[in-house]
Amino acid sequence: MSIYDTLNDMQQQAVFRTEGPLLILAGAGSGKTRVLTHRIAYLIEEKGINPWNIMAITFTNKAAGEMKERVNNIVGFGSDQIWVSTFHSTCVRILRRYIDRLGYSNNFTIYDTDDQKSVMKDVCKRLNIDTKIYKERNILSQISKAKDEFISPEQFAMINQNDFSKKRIIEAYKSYQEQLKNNNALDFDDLIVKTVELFQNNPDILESYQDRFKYIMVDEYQDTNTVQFKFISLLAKKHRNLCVVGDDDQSIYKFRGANIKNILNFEEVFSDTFVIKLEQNYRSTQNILNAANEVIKHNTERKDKKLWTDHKEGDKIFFRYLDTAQEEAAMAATEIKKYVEKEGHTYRDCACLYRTNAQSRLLEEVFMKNNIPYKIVGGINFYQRKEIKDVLAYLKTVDNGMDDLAVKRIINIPKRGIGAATIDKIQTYADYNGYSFYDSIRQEECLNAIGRSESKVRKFAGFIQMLRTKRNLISVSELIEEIIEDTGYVSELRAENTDEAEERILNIEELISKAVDYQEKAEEPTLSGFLEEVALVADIDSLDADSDYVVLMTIHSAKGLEFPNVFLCGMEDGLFPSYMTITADDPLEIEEERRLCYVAITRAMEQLHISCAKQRMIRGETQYNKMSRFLKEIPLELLDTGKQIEKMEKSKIVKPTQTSAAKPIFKSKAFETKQFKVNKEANLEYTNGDRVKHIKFGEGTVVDITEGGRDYEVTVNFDKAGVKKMFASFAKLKKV
DNA sequence: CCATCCACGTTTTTT
DNA sequence: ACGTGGATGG
Repeated sequence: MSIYDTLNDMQQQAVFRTEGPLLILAGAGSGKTRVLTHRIAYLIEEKGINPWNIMAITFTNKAAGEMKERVNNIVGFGSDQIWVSTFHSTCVRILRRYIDRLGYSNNFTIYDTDDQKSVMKDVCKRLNIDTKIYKERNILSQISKAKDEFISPEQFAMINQNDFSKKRIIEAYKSYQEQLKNNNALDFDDLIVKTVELFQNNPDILESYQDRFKYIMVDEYQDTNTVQFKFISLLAKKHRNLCVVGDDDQSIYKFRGANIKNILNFEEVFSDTFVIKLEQNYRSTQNILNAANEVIKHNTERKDKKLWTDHKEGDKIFFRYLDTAQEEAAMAATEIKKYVEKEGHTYRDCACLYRTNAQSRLLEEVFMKNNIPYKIVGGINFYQRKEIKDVLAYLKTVDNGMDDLAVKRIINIPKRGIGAATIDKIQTYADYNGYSFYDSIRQEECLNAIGRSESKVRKFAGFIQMLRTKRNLISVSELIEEIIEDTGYVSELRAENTDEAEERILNIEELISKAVDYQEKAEEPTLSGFLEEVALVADIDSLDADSDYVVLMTIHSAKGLEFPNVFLCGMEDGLFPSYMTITADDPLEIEEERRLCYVAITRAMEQLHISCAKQRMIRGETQYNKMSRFLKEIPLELLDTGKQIEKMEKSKIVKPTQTSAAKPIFKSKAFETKQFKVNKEANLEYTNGDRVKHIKFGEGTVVDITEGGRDYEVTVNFDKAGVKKMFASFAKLKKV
């Protein structure tokens, strides 16, 4: 009896066929992750392949982490030698080593969407592009599309030379790339594009990686775009042991350039491809699977396959059509409470899925009122929050003086009296002399031209230089401490004395913990390393399985996950499928939405709740929507529509009123489980004289506790760090 | 140089 | 409904 005996025939075939190109069409819940992990184990243990020679690409860092862990559990040793990560992380790793061959410096920064927008804004200003006609977002999305297809600015210009409407876009693309290069920065798309360029221009580097990665596996293959495909085909070209796993029915990232043709045409590119279909579903009940099959059946563009299961029929799909979105949210809360309290399940068994991030608001509100622990994934990413970006901009400035964007962001934060006029002067000097922004303010010539704020700029430059001299002597977390202390960033927030400011302080504390965490985990912690890790995390990566909360997220975020009990909310025409796709000329857009619906349904293992509302506020406007056309594709006999029974139950659930729903409660924070948020702890577990432990400062003795407003202020004399004053609610002190 | 106010558009999804 | 960005006045 070997570990492979637990796999079905098809799965075994997929595991044992290690040589040559292999396309695994794996339906939802057909155990593809299991196949991949076992395949890696098989390569190592049975075929004697060196773990060093294996690469696996996943869609999220979380998936990568899980795969590593699972492989680690079946393989005795060496699993840390395997490269398991996302396309983006993989490429960063390669570029950190070799990007100097493309004329960038190896400590390049990675720009997120906001950064891209700032650069584009600047580009438009320089080129006199009227952003009323050409929106930054729009230009960027055209550029991104080009990059997804591996089209350089030059090629883009050539292709569109006769298209007058593209003239400005062509200029913008060119200038945007130049700007990024000047800043020694890459955007998300560049990470892949530049790696492919690197391979194409440097056969020696390509060959060294080809020889290293003799076995390559790609998960969620249906969501790869053209450059990504180019990247893996280059890598796999020599040894041709490329295994891709995907499901055309779950392709939901076309808007991001994912090329469904990659899956439909894989066999053409790799002519001797062996195809395996995994059609047995191990996840869902018969009813849920039937519903999913019925819905997806309506798509025309798909490879034929039929998912089946030997699971029992299971409960019918719970369906309710509520009057208002508030009632819908309350219904979900009621059902979740019942499920957990009466039926003995846990909160983490439940997930609420929706089409748009905005829908999380109502759910959040009801859950908060009813003390249901929950966690919102997505929306505003932790690393996109203002205070976090500010601190990171400091770190980036210290790390890479060429990142003009970062420098400009923080040169006047907190207020130093360096305004737009001064910044313009410096920028002019920088442009004229070909210096970076930061280098300019270190030039006497430039400083002398500034005028009134000269001394302030000098002081700022001095401050950064001081941090630079320290960067190799102290850890990242200490560096952050230093920055927020010297700039007075946190004390300024504290002085504001508002809930929001307190929240921001908490976020900064959180960032410090992440830095500490990074220092402990990384083999060789560096500032660049930390910034990189931070740039590539998705919200979903922070989900942890140990805590007990309901997860709220978009269907997109839910890809690859499964839950015993799924609540699919807002199934209304105009919302899901979205208004955009209903009115689009291209009928294939509806098909993508339908695939999304298919993904949503197939996340459910045991129970599926679907709901919609007649009335809903969208963008401050009350809308009246019909029930989703996708719902009508589910046969009625699979549904439990409740009829009148439900009305008899007097619900004890507090639901938000129309007015309270309009009021924002808290800014949504992706990283916290709100139910347990305590502003002021009734009883601290320590008192004067007690020994306590702090995450960063280590152990110390409590010297003083004073009651201050919403919180206790605790003074601790730390053995190593000295005396510190801090608020009890976020100091996370533990009595020892 | 900075704070405040108003107008606008934004939202479909994200590494 | 919300945040952003531009204009205005101190």
